[in-house]
Amino acid sequence: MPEGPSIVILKEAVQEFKGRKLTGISGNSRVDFSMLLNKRMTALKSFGKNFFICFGKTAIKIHFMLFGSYRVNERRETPPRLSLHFTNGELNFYACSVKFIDGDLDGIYDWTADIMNENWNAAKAKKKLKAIPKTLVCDALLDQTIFAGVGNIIKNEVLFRIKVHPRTRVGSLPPKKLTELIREARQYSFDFLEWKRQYVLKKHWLVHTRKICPRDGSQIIRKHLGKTNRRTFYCNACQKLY
DNA sequence: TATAATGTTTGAAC
DNA sequence: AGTTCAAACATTAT
Repeated sequence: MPEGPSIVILKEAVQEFKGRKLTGISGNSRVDFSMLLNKRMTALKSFGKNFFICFGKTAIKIHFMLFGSYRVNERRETPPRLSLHFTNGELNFYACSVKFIDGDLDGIYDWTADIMNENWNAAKAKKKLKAIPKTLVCDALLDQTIFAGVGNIIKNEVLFRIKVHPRTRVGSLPPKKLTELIREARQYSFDFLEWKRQYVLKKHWLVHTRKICPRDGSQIIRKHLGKTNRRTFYCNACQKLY
């Protein structure tokens, strides 16, 4: 469920509840949300992999981690972490991290760091990357303070697209490649969004979980790399180590 | 059935 | 004091 584009899809899927009154709250979360009862939901927002259900200057923050899921006007068999009832339906969340945010989100989050946000700022990302030259590109792409919303699939696909070896250090990238990395992180995320909407995401994966390189037919390598130690798929032949 | 997977936080250990 | 790292959490398909 996690990466940024999937959260955008969720946001769109629950628009019908915007402006509606919260008439019921339940679930096995230990966080007390009773103060939100009978309040009107004012906005739905996302930052990277975080999803926010806003009630004025307060909000419920949902993060799906690896296994989280949700249902709109439907229920799974397992008990929900959080169930929100509105005047026109219900929204159920499972196996996710749930928190209460007190305060204006604009004061907490820099929306321009969100890869899916209309105000995404590539120049800021470049500046942040230049400050961490020793970091491996495979780790840098997963840094949520730089590329909020980028996850492991996007990481692997972006590096393949721009033909850069995951073990390359940020500071070793030629300027053109650095620019390309940032551009493709956003571009692929939007391609991901479209493919996910059409239920055809997996078939468009070029390296992620693949065995053979679609460019040159060589064996795709699968290793856990970097400080993040996430599984990384790459082609040694066509992805260059700078 | 055991394993691994679209992730992050926490707190111990160094 | 700053960093690094394993553990914890949680679900489901293969």
